Amino acid sequence: MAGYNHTEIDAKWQKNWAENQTFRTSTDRSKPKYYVLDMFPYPSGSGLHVGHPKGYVATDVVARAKRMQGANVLRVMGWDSFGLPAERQAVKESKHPKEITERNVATFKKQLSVLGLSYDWEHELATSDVRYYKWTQWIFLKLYEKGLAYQAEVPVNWCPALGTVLANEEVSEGKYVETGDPVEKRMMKQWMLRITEYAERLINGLEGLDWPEGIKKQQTDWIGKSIGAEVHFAVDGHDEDISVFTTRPDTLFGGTYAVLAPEHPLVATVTTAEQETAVEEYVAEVGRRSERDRTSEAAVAEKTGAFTGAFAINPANGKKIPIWIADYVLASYGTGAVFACPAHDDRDYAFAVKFDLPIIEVVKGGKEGEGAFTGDGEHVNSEFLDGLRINDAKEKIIAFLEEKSRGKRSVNYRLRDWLFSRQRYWGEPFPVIELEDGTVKVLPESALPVELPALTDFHPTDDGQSPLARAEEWVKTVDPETGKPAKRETNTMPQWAGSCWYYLRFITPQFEDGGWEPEEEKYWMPVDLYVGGTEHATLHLLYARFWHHVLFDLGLVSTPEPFQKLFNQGMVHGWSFNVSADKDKPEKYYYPEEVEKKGDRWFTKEGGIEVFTRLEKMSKSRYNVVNPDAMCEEYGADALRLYELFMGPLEEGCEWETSGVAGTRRFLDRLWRLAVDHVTGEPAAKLVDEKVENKDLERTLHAAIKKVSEGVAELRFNTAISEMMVFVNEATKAEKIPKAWLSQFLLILAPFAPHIAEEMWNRLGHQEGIAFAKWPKYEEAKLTVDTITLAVQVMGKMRGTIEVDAGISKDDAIAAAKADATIASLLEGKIIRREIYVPGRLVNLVAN
RNA sequence: GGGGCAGUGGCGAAAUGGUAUACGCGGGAGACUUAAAAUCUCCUAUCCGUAAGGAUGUGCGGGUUCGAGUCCCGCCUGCCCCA
Repeated sequence: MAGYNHTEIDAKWQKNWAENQTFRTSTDRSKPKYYVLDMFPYPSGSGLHVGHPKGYVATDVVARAKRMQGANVLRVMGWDSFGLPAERQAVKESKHPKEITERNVATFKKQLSVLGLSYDWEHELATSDVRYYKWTQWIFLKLYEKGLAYQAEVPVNWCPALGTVLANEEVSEGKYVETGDPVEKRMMKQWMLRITEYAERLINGLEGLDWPEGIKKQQTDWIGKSIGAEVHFAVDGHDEDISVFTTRPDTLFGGTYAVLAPEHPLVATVTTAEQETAVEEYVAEVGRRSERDRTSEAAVAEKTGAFTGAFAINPANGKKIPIWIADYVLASYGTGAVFACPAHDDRDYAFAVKFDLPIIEVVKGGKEGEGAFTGDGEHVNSEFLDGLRINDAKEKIIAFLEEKSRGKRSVNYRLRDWLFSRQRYWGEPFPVIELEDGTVKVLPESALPVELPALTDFHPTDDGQSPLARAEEWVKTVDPETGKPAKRETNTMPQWAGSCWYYLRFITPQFEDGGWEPEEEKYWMPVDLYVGGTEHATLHLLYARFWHHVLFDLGLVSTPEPFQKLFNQGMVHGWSFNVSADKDKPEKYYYPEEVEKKGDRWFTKEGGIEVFTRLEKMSKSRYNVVNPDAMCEEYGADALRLYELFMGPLEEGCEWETSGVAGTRRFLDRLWRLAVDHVTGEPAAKLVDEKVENKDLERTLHAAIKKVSEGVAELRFNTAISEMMVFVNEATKAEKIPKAWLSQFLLILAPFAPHIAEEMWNRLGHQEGIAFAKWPKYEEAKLTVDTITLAVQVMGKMRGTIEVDAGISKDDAIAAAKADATIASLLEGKIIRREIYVPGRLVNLVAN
């Protein structure tokens, strides 16, 4: 037998941990706590691929090491189990989404179980569990009571063919991205959450967090704070004013036209009779395109628009300027209207050129014919602003507008209120009823939970209502406070709702008197380490922070921010094979086993069609998924765990190569043979009880302890693993290995490869398991060497090396370098200008 | 279009401003074996050279420095996120 029997050993220790409840969360409150959390998965139908466990293994290593270092660790896993895919699958299979979800959860759990992750499964939760969503509804009541939840008529993406509303991400070029069915804008009454009220707090709260700077920036940009002014333009011949928001009120004198968003309520009012047809046509055309398309095209495409025939009065100088409508102005940003200063704004400039509108320079510094000048400079053509620079000009014009009551200082955010309802079945029902007189009421806490009714048809209704509208018995209810007849709200909450607070529920998932037990919350929060992908940078992480801030304001949680340290693991890519050479237009995919390599090119085995290989995100549809359970079966959980982290830095994307798992497996086999004779299965002869004099081996042991300890603290695992490999390589070459050294090594290996570590630890005679054994400390003295190799450079060029005593002085080192025959010959006839000695590293002789 | 990250051997990658390529994969040679697998040992950036040795080399072009993969300026390419 060349290696160890992973099938037996993995199963043995997984059973042992389960039976002994090894990873049960401790109730000892005297120890320091450590809450390490994975972004919990949506249990999709396709199961896990090897990309998922990368983050989970990383957190598991941290969790296991922290336990050994004396911390109380909370390590849990659960399911973000409400969501559209399960509902669609349910329709396809004529089953209930609950059944689909349970099946998927079972698959995920089974796949995870073979990895030996040290979760406390007693804390498992699922957002679609009524015991969970009861409290999601309860938080909604809190938000409502605080005035942060309201209903509003808002434009939504309505797809008539599907009879449903779609998310912005699902719409491109006016079509549903999957089927190509047309999508239109429709006004519908929706629940909204006033996240904008927390915009400022969500920016400021980022400051003290140990998060990647890039993510902080993304959130700040997403919130998009801009300081400027609101300016009121009178409309010639009408009573109404047009309010515009601008970040550049200083350029008001350069304003040569005004633009309304096509959806702006004043469009119909101000449009003149002769312009009516053109305006109506344009509005209809814009309605076919999503806002996302509009803004993305705005940067590159030709500007479009229509003249309303009306004129506004520029409050700065009283001049009449034409009012246009154009889709580069969004109804939902600012006031849905702008004044355009083409000389100093790129989009306004492009529009002015297209429609031949005047361009007036008001800030010096630009060059004629070269587009808009957006830099700072002296103001011109601006009456009382002339000579001022941007900031001073802004102050002065705002003071002017405020005095004339034509405007005021204003802060605007790009962030919009959160559209919080979906016309779906498989989500949290709102704890809301509507009385016959139209009064909308939230239910009292005592009426929770509002359970999802049993249903068999999960299609949306033809008139755009949620499938829940079909549950007539359920919809018909009475107001529990007055006994009056009422109807239930039939929309459900979006998938983000459940994931907004699951980290709180994880603390005490069975608690029945609240969402979480307050004392336990105080002990465990905040989350010390949160690991997941960057795709959640703005949505999930912003929504969760918003809820948490609200809960903090209500005194329900003890910390203002939920996630102290955030770490983003990179994505795992796999090689896919497609008949199309164009990566943006994939056609038929083939499984890796269906293709073969001939020379540098790839062909299908059957038919010999040429296919093109490319690295892509792993997904079932690309036929490039590698399953973790298959890897565990063939190579063992420990080899897979090691490879997941050995591939490269955790935060970077990486490519999956199954041969790499074979490599980490070889490493484990080599380690195994240090302790177990691979022929007899008896303890290896080279393993000894007595002390051994082998400074090199001892040094690699301490170097590995150091590197792994640092790696765990900083989530740098790939180099930590290579350092452990160096030790095993060195030990393989040694004649004798003290048991004590191997035991120390097993301690640092245990978080990475817990199964083999437990087994070997046990075989070395340790009675207690390794999971809570004390973490070893490295000794600085053991890291030193007697002789070192110094590099010798002449004029900064490498010219040789010399072996010297580790403690050599500068003078001796330089003398030794000069004494070297090669160096001496190079120095002949030259004058040494400078001598540089970097202790332990090199000597550089500058001579000419 | 904006932002972020990255570009180093055949491949994944490593390098507090100090011997570029640790560790792993792949490849080669040898040992063991009847043989193969497995294992162990050694070699493996490129070019010139029989060799000793030399030259070149971290996407491209400049710069700072005794010394640059690393710092600065200007580009090119790729990936991710946002629009």
